[in-house]
Amino acid sequence: MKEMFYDKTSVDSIISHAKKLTGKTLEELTDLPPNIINVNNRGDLGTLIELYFFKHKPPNNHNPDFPEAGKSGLELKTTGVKKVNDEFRAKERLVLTMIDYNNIIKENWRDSNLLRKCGLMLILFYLYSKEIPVHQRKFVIEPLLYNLLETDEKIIRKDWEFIRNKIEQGKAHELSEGDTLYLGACRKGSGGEKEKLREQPNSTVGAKSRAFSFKPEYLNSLLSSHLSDLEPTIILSDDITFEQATLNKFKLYLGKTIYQIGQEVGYEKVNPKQKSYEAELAKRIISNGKTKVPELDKAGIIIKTVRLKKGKLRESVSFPYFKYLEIINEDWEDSVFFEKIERKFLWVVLDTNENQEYYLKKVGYWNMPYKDRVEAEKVWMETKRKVAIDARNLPKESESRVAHVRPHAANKHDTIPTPQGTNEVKKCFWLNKGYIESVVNSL
DNA sequence: GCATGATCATGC
DNA sequence: GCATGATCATGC
Repeated sequence: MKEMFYDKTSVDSIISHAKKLTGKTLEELTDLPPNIINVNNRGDLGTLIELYFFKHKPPNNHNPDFPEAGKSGLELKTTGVKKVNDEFRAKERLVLTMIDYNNIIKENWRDSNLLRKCGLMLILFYLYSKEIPVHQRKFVIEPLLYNLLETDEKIIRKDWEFIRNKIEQGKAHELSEGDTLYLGACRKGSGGEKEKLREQPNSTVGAKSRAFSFKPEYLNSLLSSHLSDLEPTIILSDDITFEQATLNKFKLYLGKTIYQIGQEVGYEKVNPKQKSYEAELAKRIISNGKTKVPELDKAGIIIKTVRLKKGKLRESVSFPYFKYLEIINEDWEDSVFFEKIERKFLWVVLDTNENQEYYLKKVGYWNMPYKDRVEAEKVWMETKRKVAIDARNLPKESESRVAHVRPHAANKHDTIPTPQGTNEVKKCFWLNKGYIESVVNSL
């Protein structure tokens, strides 16, 4: 096993040690005793992580797991996530610490047991699967450092006070998760008829044991903001540009057929009629299997996939439909089409091989030269002029080198109103296939 | 063969 | 529920 050192008194050191887990399993990183490996699904993964990965025995009291870390200690939490519609979601609530009915009524928020133990937490996320033994479950997300006083304290404090006050009123047995927003008082204990009820203050009624927890929805919101902040899909360094970094993502797939790529990124075409399949593939290539590319979104880059056949572009390139009633009052520079063609494009070019299968031929960045934007402006101006007179008759592909207007709707019944008082099928601006063909061929 | 009109599944 | 990213289907 690799030697791994970290400093139990340093939060940073514990975090960087924890990061070594990302993308790995406990089994890959440690030598586990045979009795653990042999017994499937036994043991709490959090405990195993502390014992065998951190080589640390947490104190058995109300202190955080690492009491000496930083100013007030660090609590380590290990929790499961699952993948739903391509997104990571919490498998269940995150249990924080047991509620001591007799003690909590003596506490204030600031000196509470909850804040002392869980004020600073490092949360580790593994991909849950019932079939996979705990030591073989992969930590799929970077650890999340959570500071309770800096994150949603107001709401959590209110939740805590509500629970505390209910207990003080002798209603511990009436606690319910629905009482509160983020912090819940969840059931924790053996359950069933044999469960020994706990004493509670100011009442003779026994109460089931409960723990503070983060509700699953709250955990999900933490998870998604953590992922959008912290998971760059495009890694930049000093000697590589943004453009190169994205193009490098495609390098692995150049020359491969759509079918092969689909298998490799885990997104296969089920329905042959799906028209956006290659576009979805491109997003997954660039984002390592996800569907969003925040870096491209932030930069306003438009990805377009196009198919060639014998060097010819198969289709023109569409944009969102415009509204007849709006375009007549717009200026060119405020229009959606202007805003789109000013952007940087990432062209993903497919061509057919000898078996007539599409394969990834090349990828390249481009933005529209000024003179072509002037030409697009002419088409737009002409469209605006014609919509006001007769919205049925708009600039055709044969009328401009660069762009034209054509339907972009679900079907011919998918219409919107025109200035003439009629309804016309939705249309959009298209970049001519002949024009884009020359663009793509010059990449 | 190409321009034009029509349409489709998918993801948010 | 509908916009989106596209391709399909025709008719000249």
